[in-house]
Amino acid sequence: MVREGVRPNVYTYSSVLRSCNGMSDVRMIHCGIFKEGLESDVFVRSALIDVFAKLGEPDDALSVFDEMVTGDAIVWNSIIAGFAQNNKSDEALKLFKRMKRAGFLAEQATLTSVLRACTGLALLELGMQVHVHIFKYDQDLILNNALVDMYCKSGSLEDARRVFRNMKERDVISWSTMISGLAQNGYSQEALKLFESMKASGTKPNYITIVGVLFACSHAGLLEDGWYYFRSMKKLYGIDPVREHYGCMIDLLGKAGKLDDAVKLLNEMECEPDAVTWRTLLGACRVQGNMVLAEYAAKKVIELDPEDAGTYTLLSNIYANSQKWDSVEEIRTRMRDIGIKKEPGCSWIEVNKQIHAFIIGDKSHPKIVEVNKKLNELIHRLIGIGYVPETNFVLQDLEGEQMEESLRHHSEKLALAFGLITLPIGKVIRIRKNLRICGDCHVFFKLAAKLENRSIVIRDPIRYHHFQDGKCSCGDYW
DNA sequence: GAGGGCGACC
Repeated sequence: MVREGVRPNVYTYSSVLRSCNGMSDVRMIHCGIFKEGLESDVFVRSALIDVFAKLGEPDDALSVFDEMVTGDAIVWNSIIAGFAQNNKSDEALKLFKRMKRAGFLAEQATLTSVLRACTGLALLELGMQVHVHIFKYDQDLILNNALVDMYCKSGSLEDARRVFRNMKERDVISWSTMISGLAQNGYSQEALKLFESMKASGTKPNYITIVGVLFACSHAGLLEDGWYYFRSMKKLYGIDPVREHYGCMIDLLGKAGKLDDAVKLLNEMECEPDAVTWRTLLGACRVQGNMVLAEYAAKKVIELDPEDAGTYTLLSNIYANSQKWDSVEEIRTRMRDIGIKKEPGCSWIEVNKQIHAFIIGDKSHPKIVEVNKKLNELIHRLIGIGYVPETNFVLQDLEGEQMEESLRHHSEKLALAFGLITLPIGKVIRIRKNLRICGDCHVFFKLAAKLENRSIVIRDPIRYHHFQDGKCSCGDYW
C-alpha cells in the first residue's frame, strides 16, 4: 500500500497496529504515525497503548498515554488494562484513581482491569467495593469471571461460590477459574465435583481446565485420580499434555513420596522441562527430605533461571548442611558476581481499606511497638502450648529469609500481630506475602490460628494457606 | 470502515 503511494490514515494504522508481532514492527509503524501527523487520534493512541502493553512494555504505553491532551474513556481503559495485564497492579490502581479525578466514569472494561489489579494484590476490601459498583452490570460474563477470580485469590471462597452460583451464563473461563480457585484454596473434592458439573453442563474443558483438575488431584494427594485424568485427557478431551500438566503430576507424585516416578515422568516429557518444572521437583525433594536429588534439581533451576535468589540460598543451605564449605563459598561468589539480591520479606494486610506493609527489620510502621509487643506475647503463649521455633532450615526455608534476620520477626508474623490487634474477633485475617512462607512460620501460624481461634489466610507467591484450628489447607505440603 | 476487559504447573 505504501509502495503504491497510498497514504495510510488513522483507520489503517489502528488496524495494522493490532497485528504487530514484535516491538520492531510497532516502532516502524509508530514512526509512520508521526510522519503522517496522526499521533493524537484517540483510535491510533488506544491501539498503540494496547499493542505496547500486549508486548509487555507498559512503560512505552504510558509515554503514549501521557502525551495525550484530550482523551476518551477507551484510552483510559487501554492504559489501565495495560498495567493490570502486566501484573503492575499498583500502577493500574493509581491510574484508575487518576481516571476518576479526570471525570471519567468506570465502565465494564475499566472495572474488569481494576478487579484484576485487586486480584493481583489480594485486596479483598477494595475488590468488594468494586463489586458494589458492578451490580448494574449484573450479568456481564467477563466481569463475573474476574469477580470469581478476585474472591478466590483473596481466599474468600464463600463469595466466589456465590457469584459463580448466581451467574446465568458461564463459559470455559468461569468454570476453570472456579475449579482452580477451589483447588488452590484446598477444596479439591469440590473442585473435582465442579468439573463433573461442568461436563454435564456441556461446556468443553480446555487445557487450562485440566491444569486445574490435575492441580486439585495433586493438592489432595489423589494419585489414582490424577493418573486417570492425565492419561485420559487426550482421548476424552483431545488435549495434549503440556508442561503445566506434567508439573501437576510431578507435584502429585512427589507429594505421594514417589520421587523416582516423578523423575521418570519429568524425563518422559515431550516438551523441555523449564525452571518451574525443576522447582516443582525441588519442592517435592524438600518435603521428602531428599537432599541428593534436591541438589540436582536446584542446580537445574539455577541453570534455567539464574536470577532465582531463593534457589541459590536453598542450594547453599544444602551444602552447608553437608559441610561442603567450598561449594557454599562458590555459590556466594556466584551470587555476588551476577548481582543476585535477595528480596526482603514483605507482608501486606488490608485493614479498613488501608494497606499496611510489614518488612522484616523495618520499624517504620506507626504501630510497630504494639505489634512487637503483641507478637512477643503470642510467641510466649505459643511456646506454652508446645511451639518450638524451628531452627533446622536446610530445606525448610525457601527464600533464605532467616539468614538475615531473626525468624521471630518474619514479616507475616508482624502482619498477623497487627491483624490480631486491629481486626475484630471473628474476622478472617488475610495476609499476602512476597516470598514463600518458611517452615517455622507455617507451624507458628497453625498453632496461632488455634490459640487465637481465628481463620488466617496467607497467600504467598504461589500457594494459599488457610490456617484454622491447628491445621493448614495445604496439608503441610508447599 | 476502526478501539478496551476474565482462567493455568513452582
